[in-house]
Amino acid sequence: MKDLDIVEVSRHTGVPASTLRYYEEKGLIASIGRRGLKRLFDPAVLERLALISLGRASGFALAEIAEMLTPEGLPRMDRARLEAKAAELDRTIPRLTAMREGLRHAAKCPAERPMDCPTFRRAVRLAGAGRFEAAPIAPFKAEEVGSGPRARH
Amino acid sequence: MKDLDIVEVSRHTGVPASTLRYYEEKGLIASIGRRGLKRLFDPAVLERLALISLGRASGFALAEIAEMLTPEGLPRMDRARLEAKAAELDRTIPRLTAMREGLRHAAKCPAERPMDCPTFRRAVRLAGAGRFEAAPIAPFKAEEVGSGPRARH
DNA sequence: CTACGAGTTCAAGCCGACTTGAGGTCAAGC
DNA sequence: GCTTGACCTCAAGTCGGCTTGAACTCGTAG
Repeated sequence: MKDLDIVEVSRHTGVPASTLRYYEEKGLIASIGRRGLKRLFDPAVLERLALISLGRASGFALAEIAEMLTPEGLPRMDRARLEAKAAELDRTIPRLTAMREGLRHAAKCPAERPMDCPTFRRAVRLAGAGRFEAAPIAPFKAEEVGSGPRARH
Repeated sequence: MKDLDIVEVSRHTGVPASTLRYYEEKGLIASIGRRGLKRLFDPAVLERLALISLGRASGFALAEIAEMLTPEGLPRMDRARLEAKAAELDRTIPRLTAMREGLRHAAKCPAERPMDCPTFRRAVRLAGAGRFEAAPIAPFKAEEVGSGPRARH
């Protein structure tokens, strides 16, 4: 396939040209030359942008994505780091799922206050947000989880 | 249970006091009085913060969360709006799942370039990232309360 | 009764992820 | 060969989500 100029990339991907420039500046993508002033991109940039989009949609920061992407493909990170990212998603996905169920349920639940509804409570608990419940028995404190409450600096 | 002052709420939830004040200012939570200068909160605020945390972790903006939360519970939004949110998550969850699988696979895949690997390509395709039609959602990393270091600037 | 320290207010700052605006430049069409 | 218009650069602006700093105010310990 022929090289694409920035406008074509933008059209194919829906990513605004300004964003493409920004991404280039940040090192997430690279143009392969110019035609006049216009940047030219290798068609592979489309795949790369797909990856970036996927990463963004998954809640990763651009800087993190940049770290994961080598110039030519994906994994620059070591096994442990990739696994850590996956584990992060392991925690996030059930939350999202619970949130979705909670929302869906809330749309039809007769209970005045959702927190009075067992189904809803279950969803919240599932989400791991139950950490905050006015727990009769103090299970664990925030500082015991991970590396503690927000690092104040 | 006794009312909690801001420090206690912060300790129980891991949410910094500054954030609690900010949330109050934004109308996401409400203090129920003062003891001297100190805000006092009804213990129910813990549940509310759990909900907020859940929402944030699910990629909702504070303003959206504020719209969903009535002073005393959850659903102020109409059915359609709640359903729309749920549908949004329907689209997001498979992406996250694919991302997770992609990451996990990338950690062990022998292929030089992940894009040469059918498993990986499948994950990306599953994520729907091949098509950009919609702007990426998931604005934020949504590091939730208590579950880790809060990468500070 | 005074001092202290923890919590308060308000304004300003900061980061991430972009977008916008002013002014420059190039290749293409007339 | 000059105009035009699309793209360029660079700086600044925007928005969400907080954090930080300075100056202030209480309740409590001594």
